[in-house]
Amino acid sequence: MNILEKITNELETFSKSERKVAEVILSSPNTVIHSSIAALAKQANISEPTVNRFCRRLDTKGYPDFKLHLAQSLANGTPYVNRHVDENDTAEEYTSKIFESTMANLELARKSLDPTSINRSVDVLTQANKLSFFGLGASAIVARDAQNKFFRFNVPVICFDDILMQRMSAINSRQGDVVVVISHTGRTKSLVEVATLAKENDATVIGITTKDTPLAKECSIVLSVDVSEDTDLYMPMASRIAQLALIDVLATGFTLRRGSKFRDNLKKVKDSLRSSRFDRKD
Amino acid sequence: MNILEKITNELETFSKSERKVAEVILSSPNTVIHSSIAALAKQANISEPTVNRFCRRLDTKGYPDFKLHLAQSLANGTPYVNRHVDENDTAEEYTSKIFESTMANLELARKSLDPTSINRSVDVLTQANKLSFFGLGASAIVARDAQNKFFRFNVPVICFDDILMQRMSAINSRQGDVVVVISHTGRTKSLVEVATLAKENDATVIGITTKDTPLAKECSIVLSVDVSEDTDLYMPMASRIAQLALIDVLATGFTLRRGSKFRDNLKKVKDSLRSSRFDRKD
DNA sequence: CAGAAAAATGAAATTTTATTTCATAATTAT
DNA sequence: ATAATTATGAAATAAAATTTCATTTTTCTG
Repeated sequence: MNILEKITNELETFSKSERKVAEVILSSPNTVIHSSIAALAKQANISEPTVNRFCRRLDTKGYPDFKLHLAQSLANGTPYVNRHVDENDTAEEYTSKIFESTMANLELARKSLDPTSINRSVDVLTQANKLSFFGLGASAIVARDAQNKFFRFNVPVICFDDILMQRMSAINSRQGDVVVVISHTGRTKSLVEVATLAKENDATVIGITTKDTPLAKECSIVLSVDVSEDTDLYMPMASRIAQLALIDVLATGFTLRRGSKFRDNLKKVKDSLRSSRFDRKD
Repeated sequence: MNILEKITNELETFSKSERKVAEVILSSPNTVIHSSIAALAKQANISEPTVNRFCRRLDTKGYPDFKLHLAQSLANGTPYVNRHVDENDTAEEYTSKIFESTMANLELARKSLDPTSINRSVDVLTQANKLSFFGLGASAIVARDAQNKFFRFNVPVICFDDILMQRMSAINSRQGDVVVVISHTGRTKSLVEVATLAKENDATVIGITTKDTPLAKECSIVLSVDVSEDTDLYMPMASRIAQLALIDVLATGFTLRRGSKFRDNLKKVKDSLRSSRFDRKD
């Protein structure tokens, strides 16, 4: 864990002198990494051994080791943390914040994914007779993106963002078909019903959703993507991006499973677009 | 600059003994940051002063300072690097690689974005009479996502992924309208034409594309998103995710510009979905 | 609220670590 | 081949960090 956050968190548990050190460190960490223990002690008006004890309390080997941790926190501490956009942020500030929280959430999502489930999903997808991707709202976009990827594999792919079409399609599914249902909340009634219908008709249902939700319960395989959605703006942001990254993972797994000959085919699909584009000069 | 890269770059200019140190450091930097100068000297089979001179050669104050730099390089250097998927990767490996390159590319994209252009785009978007988002293929998904976000702002938003509809819509545009054209390559003929048509009809054209492309030349404002797309799989991956993050940035800029009262309205839009969902138990 | 027990703190001593000095070895240029 | 230059390491010195231990402060108990 980031040592600066750790200091902040444990501030309450420190003794009076330790708190003095903590305050000096928090107020100008960049100075501290270039100070000796003597300089820091003087700055905080306490003795050198106190600084040393402070370092050990934070589970470091001593002062030099502490400085190392601090240096690392400063190097990547600020980025990739969920920072909230503020009313008075400049364009540069909110741009950075949004990109950084997106990255932080991708990191979170990656950690929450279970490789076994991914592997099983890829198994199932490669052997499917027909693939269907269903989502609504922001997840409809993810479903479309999945269609855009998987149709290149020369497999029948269906994608609907209309609940009636989804239902009819689910009812028409059969053994060997795979239905991927995408919903961040996992609570959208009509999508949960679609999952149930598909399952009742013997399709394999993969859910891209949060674990322990009504939707998750209806799925054969759950790919749970945890993100801490910033609800300040009441719009899905991180969740759909993490879902898209997961689609990339599934598509990649698919191509790897199919082997190298198969990949030549993908190149053909891409090359087919060439005439629709302006040439590059370089 | 990252000190590990610096060592690699200057490897040629080092003396025989210095190179020995460099090799030890490069082969296991994580061990080095926890070693004393004596331990490192022994490991490299050279003397302590040589290590010290090596450190100073790299513009650090001495060995401890060098370790600090090294620690910082390790903190933000290794992760989020574009690593390529390998034929024999396990599910866990390719999942990590894809998430990490996505993150690395978001970082790249963030750096390439120009805050001034973002600011101007937000200006233009908040003052628009009508917004249109056009894209094809993977970018069509980004356009749809933008529609999904901006329609919540109670502004007329159009989105087409049909080239004829796009053309007709562009021809019908007028001063005060904003047309956002999305294309990673910036070379898709029909989209460049749409941009030209919109411009000829006095709409403000914002291009989400790569700089110095035919599309970029037709735009009033260019939001250039640089990513190093992994072409191994012949599918758009990082580019569309970076574009989506940019849509988030624009939408956020929009809400910030409109002020806090406006945000209550967004909450209402979100709340309107409540009845379509299963309740949470917690 | 006294006074004992526990915890926190710092002065000084010690140890560890890093740096400088300087003599010697290796390399390069002439 | 040999002088000049550069690189290197042993030993000495300096700096920094840690330990020890006595003293102070705080907290608990009757």
